[in-house]
Amino acid sequence: MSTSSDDLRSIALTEFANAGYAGTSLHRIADLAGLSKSSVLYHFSSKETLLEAAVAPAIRRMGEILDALEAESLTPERRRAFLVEFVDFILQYRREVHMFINQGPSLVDVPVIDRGNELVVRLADYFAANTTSVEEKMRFGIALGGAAYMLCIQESHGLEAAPVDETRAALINILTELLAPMGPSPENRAR
Amino acid sequence: MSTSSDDLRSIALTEFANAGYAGTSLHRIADLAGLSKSSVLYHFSSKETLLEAAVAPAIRRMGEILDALEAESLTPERRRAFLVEFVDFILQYRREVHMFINQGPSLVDVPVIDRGNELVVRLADYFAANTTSVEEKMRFGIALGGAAYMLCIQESHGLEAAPVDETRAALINILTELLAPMGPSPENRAR
DNA sequence: ACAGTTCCTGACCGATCGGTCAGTTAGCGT
DNA sequence: ACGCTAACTGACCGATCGGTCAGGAACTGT
Repeated sequence: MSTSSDDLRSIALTEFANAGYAGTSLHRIADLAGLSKSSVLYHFSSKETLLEAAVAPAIRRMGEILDALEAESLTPERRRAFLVEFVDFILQYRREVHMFINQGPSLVDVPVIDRGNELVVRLADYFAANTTSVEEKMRFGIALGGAAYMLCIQESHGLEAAPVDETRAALINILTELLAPMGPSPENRAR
Repeated sequence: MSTSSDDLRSIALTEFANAGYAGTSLHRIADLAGLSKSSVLYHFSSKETLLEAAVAPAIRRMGEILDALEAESLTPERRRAFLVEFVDFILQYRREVHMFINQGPSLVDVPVIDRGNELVVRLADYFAANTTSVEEKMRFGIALGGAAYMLCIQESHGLEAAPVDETRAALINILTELLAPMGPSPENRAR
């Protein structure tokens, strides 16, 4: 089957994440793929379609994770399950997450990006409803945002890449610790 | 004195942070300032000059913070002083930090951005030299990156803005906790 | 050998980009 | 009244952007 489409999707995703959607031309994507700009537009009818194809799988997966989170009550077990799912998610979809962190707000009115932004809002709303103090909300934002940002900058700045297993374990540890005080009982958050 | 230059700097900074440097045209900046594109180029000889003027103060301040950090040994007091300086820095220069997080790697060969990227590397190297395990390094990245990201997304997605004092206090608390295990003694990082 | 489909290409289009330049307006010192 | 300068503008430039279109090469089934 046509492997060109998949190549283009991957190349475009990398470039969109690193140089930005506006900063990446179809010509450049074509060059990196060893094709002409016309060929890119043969596989994807527009630049926006290419963007959509690039991030759609990640958005679908994130929707699943959120559905599972909202389906049950927030028990400690459920919270830990979400945490592991989230860490694996950003590990698997680094580039997509990178794109979203950087350009989600600026790429409004692109349908697939809007769907992704809605997911972010859903996630924020969910934890806003399950947290009380400002510090708790920020704790949550720093954990999730920081974890995602950490992986992005790590390959973006080309820093030393630790083994995936070790990275995964460290992430789960840190996030568990950061979000530990959060829970149904309101008095367990002592300063 | 000419307030137009300052207006343009501020407007450009906001747009660069939100829509990206490549995604912001001089025409749009001019419109937002109520001027013509030619007038923008009268005050700043090029788009790059405008970018430079916009982020220069933040980079200068960050350089000072790093100088102070590297001048002394990393005592607990020094670490806390750095932490407070860092929190105040990202609170004061939100938009610049936002720009850097998102587009620092993609805007290479712009001199002022390169200087900023060097600062990031300096900071990373410094803490890489003062940390041992992978988890410690990640803890550091999540803390600093997450704190910066949190403030960006908060005004970028237009979420509820907590009072500055409360935000500041919460940030300092969380970062202190996250970086607490780090220090000269190697055995204080128990799992 | 023929037609059909897939994949790909160069030439071309209008729009927009950053940037240049000649010229206009307004204020200020003399 | 005069000239000087700072602030600003519209017209224009080459380059590049995303996208269209007619057509060529390669592979298929018949």
